[in-house]
Amino acid sequence: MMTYTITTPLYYVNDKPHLGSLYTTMASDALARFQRLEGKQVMFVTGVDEHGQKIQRTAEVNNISPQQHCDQITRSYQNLWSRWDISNDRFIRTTSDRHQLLVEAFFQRVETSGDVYLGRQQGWYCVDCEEYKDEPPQAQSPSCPTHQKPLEWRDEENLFFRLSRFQSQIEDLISQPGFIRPVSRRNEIQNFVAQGLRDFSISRVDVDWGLPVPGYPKHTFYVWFDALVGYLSALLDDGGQVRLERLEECGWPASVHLIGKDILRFHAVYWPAMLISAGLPLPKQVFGHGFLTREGQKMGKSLGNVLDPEKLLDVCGADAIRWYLLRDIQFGHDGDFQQKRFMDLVNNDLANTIGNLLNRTSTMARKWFEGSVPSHRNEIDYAHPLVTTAETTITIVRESMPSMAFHDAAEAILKLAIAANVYLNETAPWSRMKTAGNEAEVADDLYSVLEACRLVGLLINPLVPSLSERLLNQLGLSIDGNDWSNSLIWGQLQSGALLPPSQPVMQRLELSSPL
RNA sequence: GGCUCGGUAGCUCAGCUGGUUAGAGCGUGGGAUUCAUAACCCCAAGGUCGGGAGUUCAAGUCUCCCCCGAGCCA
Repeated sequence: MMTYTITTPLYYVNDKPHLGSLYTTMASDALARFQRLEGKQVMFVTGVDEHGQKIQRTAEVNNISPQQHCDQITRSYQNLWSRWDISNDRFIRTTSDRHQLLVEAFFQRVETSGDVYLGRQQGWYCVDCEEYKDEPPQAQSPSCPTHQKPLEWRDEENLFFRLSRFQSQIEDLISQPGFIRPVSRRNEIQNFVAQGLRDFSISRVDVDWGLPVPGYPKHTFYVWFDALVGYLSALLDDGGQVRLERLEECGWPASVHLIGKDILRFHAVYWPAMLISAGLPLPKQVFGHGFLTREGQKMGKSLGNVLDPEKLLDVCGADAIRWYLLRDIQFGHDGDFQQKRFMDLVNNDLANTIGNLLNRTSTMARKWFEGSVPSHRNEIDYAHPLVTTAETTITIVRESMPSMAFHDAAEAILKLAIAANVYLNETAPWSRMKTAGNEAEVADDLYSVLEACRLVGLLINPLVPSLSERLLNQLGLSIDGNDWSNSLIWGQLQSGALLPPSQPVMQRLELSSPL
């Protein structure tokens, strides 16, 4: 079976994780979880990029060694992902020995292909971007437009990668409709490529904190060269030999590189060219999602308005945050975190619409049907409003999730829950139970609603796994990762099965102060 | 400066190739109900679709100009 490989960026360990990394990672996690349920053999890769001058300098400032610095930050990433219950299969560190071996092997291939040459580069350099800027040499103390920090004049010998040689191949690649997503971002990249690809440097001189380039004393690899190859190292990180030849049996090429829009160029242009040069297959897709702002403002240390993933988890819980970010923001677009709306949506959707639906139904079933799932007609009524709604919901979810339209999936699920609430209000079991003789019909109705709840619990699993579990537990069930398709068929809920005492599966959020 | 994408109800957005009274969710106001997490359900108000000109029997939907915002240009 073809492996479905999904990667997050290897996060740069300059500082502890922020909301942006969490956003990418949780979206990847949702996708990975969905694909696993669909029976795919998933390889979900994340990790950290631990090289570069910026790290070196940060460590110096903190009076520790770069390695100590990396260890610390990396640990905070690992802890965070584990606390958020991220289901990654791999976690790669670019300081690992195996990674170094692979980078060397990769470089050798590229060199053998004739795509590496020694050149001289001079210009204004931004250490934070790890990039030369186009400022004219005579510029007076220029600063980086994105980092607002002074640029440094560099004049050094670098190794160059012959990117220019791949002009037409890259053009062909990015003109493929599915390669860069969302499509709106494809234009930007096409635009960029159309201006003509220039060779770019892949080594630095006198940067100690980096991987040495074999055969070129004093040269270390450029962070991006190193970090991108990390995706490959991660796949080979199975205890087997570190050989490029093994890649295809280990899950390469990636089905999707899920990244933030800022690093699209590296993934959609540089990386494929490097891969072609090394004789390796290309990733199927690069998805650049948008950025998050907070109450309309950019988040940043200087503004003091960053949302801390740790705090979000402690105060709100993973389900609330995941739901809000995945359901309210079109994945691919920029999004704005608004606390009021966050609370409104979590309370409305999760606590009121979904949670309360299960709660009220379960309570009625327990009260009137010996604490268990009521019995139902044997034959399924395919015209039943909940059956038809469930069917379209399942279809939409299964179409939306693989293309990362999380908001569409979430909305569809919500509609099913709303339909079930409407159904309850229309059939009003509570009033019909007041007269004798209606038990069978009421049983049937409650069964349908409980069944809808079961499907909601299943479908919502990749988005909010923990809530999903609580929903299903409340029905006396749990998720069966191996039987997803079958379990989505209407009518699997067993009549007569005991229902646990009902308790709210989702607490309402009552935030009195800003997060 | 060049290119791209947006500007639609208080907020976030949907409106495919132009065609009946411009939609959804949230928020707000009202009603109904009691099974339920003061939850659920129903109803309502609210928009000269950024501005102007043009094409057309007909434009949020096409063309041109302008204003505002965002992004890309190693």
